[in-house]
Amino acid sequence: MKSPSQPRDRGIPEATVARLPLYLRALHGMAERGVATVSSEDLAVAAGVNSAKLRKDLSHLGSYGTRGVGYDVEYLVYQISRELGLTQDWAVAIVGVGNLGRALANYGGFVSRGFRIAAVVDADPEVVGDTIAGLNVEHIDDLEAVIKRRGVSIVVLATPAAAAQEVCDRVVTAGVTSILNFAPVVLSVPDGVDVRKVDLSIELQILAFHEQRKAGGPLMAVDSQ
Amino acid sequence: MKSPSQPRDRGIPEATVARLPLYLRALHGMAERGVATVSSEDLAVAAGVNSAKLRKDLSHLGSYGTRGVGYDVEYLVYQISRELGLTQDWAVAIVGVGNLGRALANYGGFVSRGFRIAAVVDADPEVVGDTIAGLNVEHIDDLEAVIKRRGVSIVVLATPAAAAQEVCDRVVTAGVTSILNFAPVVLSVPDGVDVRKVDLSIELQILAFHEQRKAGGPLMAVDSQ
DNA sequence: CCGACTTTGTGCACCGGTTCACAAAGGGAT
DNA sequence: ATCCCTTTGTGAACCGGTGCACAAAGTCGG
Repeated sequence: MKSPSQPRDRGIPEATVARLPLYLRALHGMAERGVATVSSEDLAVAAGVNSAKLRKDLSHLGSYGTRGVGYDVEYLVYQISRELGLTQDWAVAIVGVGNLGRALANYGGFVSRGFRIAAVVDADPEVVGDTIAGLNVEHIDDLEAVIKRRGVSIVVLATPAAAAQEVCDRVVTAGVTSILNFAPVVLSVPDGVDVRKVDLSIELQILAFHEQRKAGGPLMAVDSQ
Repeated sequence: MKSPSQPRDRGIPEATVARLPLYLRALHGMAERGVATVSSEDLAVAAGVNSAKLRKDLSHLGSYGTRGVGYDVEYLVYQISRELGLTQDWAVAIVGVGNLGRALANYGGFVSRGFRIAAVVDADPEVVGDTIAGLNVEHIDDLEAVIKRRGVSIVVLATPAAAAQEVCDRVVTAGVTSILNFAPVVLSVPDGVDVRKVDLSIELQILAFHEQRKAGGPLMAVDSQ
């Protein structure tokens, strides 16, 4: 392998960032199966995307491929991991220990690489003190202290909708700038804070829309993964 | 209220469809608070979008606003519901009763409007026969029969990654064309089948990427909801 | 009935992202 | 060393979506 060119473009398109984890997952699978080298075509199929798009995505990280051969799997895993920041350890706090919060805390693949659940917090005195996924459930009153003490930098909101904005405001004030929100509300946050939303109900409604179309007219809307 | 123009454009942009549920949620809140009429500006704020975008979105359903006044809340709720297909009842099956499947089955807001959990299925003899969210857990062997008997048209996959593709193939063969996939795999499906993916691990990785950026350089990536 | 005011609906320019298609680069065989 | 084959990296056209800015349409007070 020759001297790798630096990742030059510091501004990676958002759409590319969203696909890097997909490539990473496919690459991990290949690495485990002992594959040493992969072409953009094969990796694209494994990740469910177009090969030109994959190449353009990877080109944003630098020139890590070899023409006529493809990409070195191990090396690419490392480069993508580094780019995504997975070579460091992220402390995640889950706020809200309902059914969903509990499921998230116990969900293994979630913690897999780079992420560690560092705290679980709830408001209900009934569950505070319980042990979930090996962690003691702490009281919401101590939210700021817990965040500081455990070095939490990413917060997962799994509270009821009514509580989400208030909790959000508090974690932002406590210095958190990355939030994964499962509550069905539009959070308002200051600039510089990233919020990503996962909304089951919205996904279902989008499916229903297309399902209705299929049943109704001869116009067929199609897959989109 | 004057005679409403027909929804003319049968091809609603995907980006618009993805936002309609957001508008609908905001409108429901307003209806409950007794608001009769809302301007595009106010609704846009409530839904967290730009008002011009909101107007353009709504214009795809037809001309339901009144210039100088705004939109009739109740009427708009009805129009959007109808467009999304929420005026009918959708039978949903959840396959996989791990932590996540259980959480989904019990998640109230999920079933709220238009959707009804009609079946819960798993492969583990340990949980088959249990009652979850008032439903008897059925065996995966009976998957096709259950889908047919209960009229299931949307399937939620909450199985381990290794099982997802096989279950997917079976439900597609059984006639299901709308799938919400929580398993961390790229499903391959025939044309005409809609798959939507929810992937916690990917969301976290995207957050980590931006978080790393913030910590690292002076370039700040921002919010995106 | 009129004029001032509000708010919608949309034409248009712009932008990020996708896809095609191909030149450039490298590997391997002879 | 040369030629052929494979595969990358990218220029350029294209496409869907966004946001501005404004004319058209309607309300309401006088």
